[in-house]
Amino acid sequence: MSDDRTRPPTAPERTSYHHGDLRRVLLEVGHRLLEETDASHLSLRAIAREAGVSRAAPYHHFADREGLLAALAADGFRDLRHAMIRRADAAVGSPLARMQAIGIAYVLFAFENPHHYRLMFSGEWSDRDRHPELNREADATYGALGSALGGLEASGTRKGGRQGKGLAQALALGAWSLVHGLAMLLIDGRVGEAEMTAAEVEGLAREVTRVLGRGLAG
Amino acid sequence: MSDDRTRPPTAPERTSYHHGDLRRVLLEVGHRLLEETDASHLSLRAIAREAGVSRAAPYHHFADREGLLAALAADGFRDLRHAMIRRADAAVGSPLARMQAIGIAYVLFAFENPHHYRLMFSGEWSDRDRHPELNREADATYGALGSALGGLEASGTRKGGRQGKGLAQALALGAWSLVHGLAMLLIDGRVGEAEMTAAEVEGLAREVTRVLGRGLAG
DNA sequence: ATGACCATCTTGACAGTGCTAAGTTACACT
DNA sequence: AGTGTAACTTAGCACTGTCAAGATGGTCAT
Repeated sequence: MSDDRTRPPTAPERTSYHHGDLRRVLLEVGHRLLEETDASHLSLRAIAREAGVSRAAPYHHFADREGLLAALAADGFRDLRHAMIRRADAAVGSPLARMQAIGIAYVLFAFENPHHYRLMFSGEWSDRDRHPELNREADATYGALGSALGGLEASGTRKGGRQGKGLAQALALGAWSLVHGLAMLLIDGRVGEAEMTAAEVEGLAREVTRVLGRGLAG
Repeated sequence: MSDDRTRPPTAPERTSYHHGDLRRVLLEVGHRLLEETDASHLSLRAIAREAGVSRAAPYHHFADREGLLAALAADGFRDLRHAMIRRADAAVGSPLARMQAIGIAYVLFAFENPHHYRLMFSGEWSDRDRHPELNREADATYGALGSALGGLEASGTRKGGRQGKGLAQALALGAWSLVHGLAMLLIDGRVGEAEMTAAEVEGLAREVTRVLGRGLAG
């Protein structure tokens, strides 16, 4: 089949020549396809097909394939940040509990959106400066993670916290590395049983972040 | 240029019809190309071209493109394991220092072979059972990491280590997650300055793993 | 030594991909 | 009403992974 315009049953009939909202639809389709396959198998043509437009249409909204992937990744960072904030606000108790809640949200997000998460951290952008929105969203998300730990540091949770800024930075970086690494290992299937429930993942994340809590509070 | 057989200057002249050692050469070429580009831009045809054989030749040694990538990843796990063991054996002092040395080797390997490292953890294998060698090498590498921490646990380093097996597992997983996450963030450029030397990376890894040491020894 | 076998390598071909060039449509503004 | 332009279209190029079918030449039984 060499005709790209064979409309799949999922694509709605289009009434006008101009689509009107194609950019958003392309991202939605991409997001949906990422639930089933990984980013490397995500083709512009398949997305266009699914959206019911021609194969060249996406180029009027994204510079190239990488541009669309970067936009998807940026959306992912936004969603991740919101999930983190939501869980952090719901957490009661010490700043450390809040920090742990953020870590759990992080790991859960990766568990529930593995392909999307991997795309966000694929790091395979030809040039970072080409995707300012992605950088903005990523930085904002890291900022949320960091400021949570900063608050932890500012509070009196750490005993004898007079080691200076270097250690504080190392702790923040360690915390981030921990949850990121756990998330990666988890979605690679290197950890836990083959089929895990979200509750099991949450328990695992809780256990592992407790180790970090020992390091911080010790 | 639609001719796949245009031999690049790097490919040696072949005297006999049969290559004799093509599988190894294909892997070497793949390894070399991975130093410059990421795995998503690694094509079977380019590798074949570089090796001086036709485009279909690789299919006599690998089931498909994924098979070759899996073999490259397996080699990577072997190299990583050896690097870990080398540094661990060179480390003197407490088991904790040995553990830290392994973590540093892990991070340094990722820093020096970012594309290869990402391929190893890309997790984008259509079916895990299709690549038994990759699984073997990966498991052996994780085993080396885990047993190092196991030795740490067995020694008297931890004070009051009577919390049971669950905690020990959480600690091992935490240690692994920490170095893996740090490695990933590092090669994504999310950490440190744009251009870092190996010595700077080693210092960073040393600092961050010290946080873990606190958690373990605390 | 001869012949058969077969792993290895070859060319040819097909469908899929990203992307560009050059047309077409229709909205929006003067 | 007329014109400009953003959003869409088809046509086509170079590249990719993969298979089928033929060419080669080493190996091993006779």
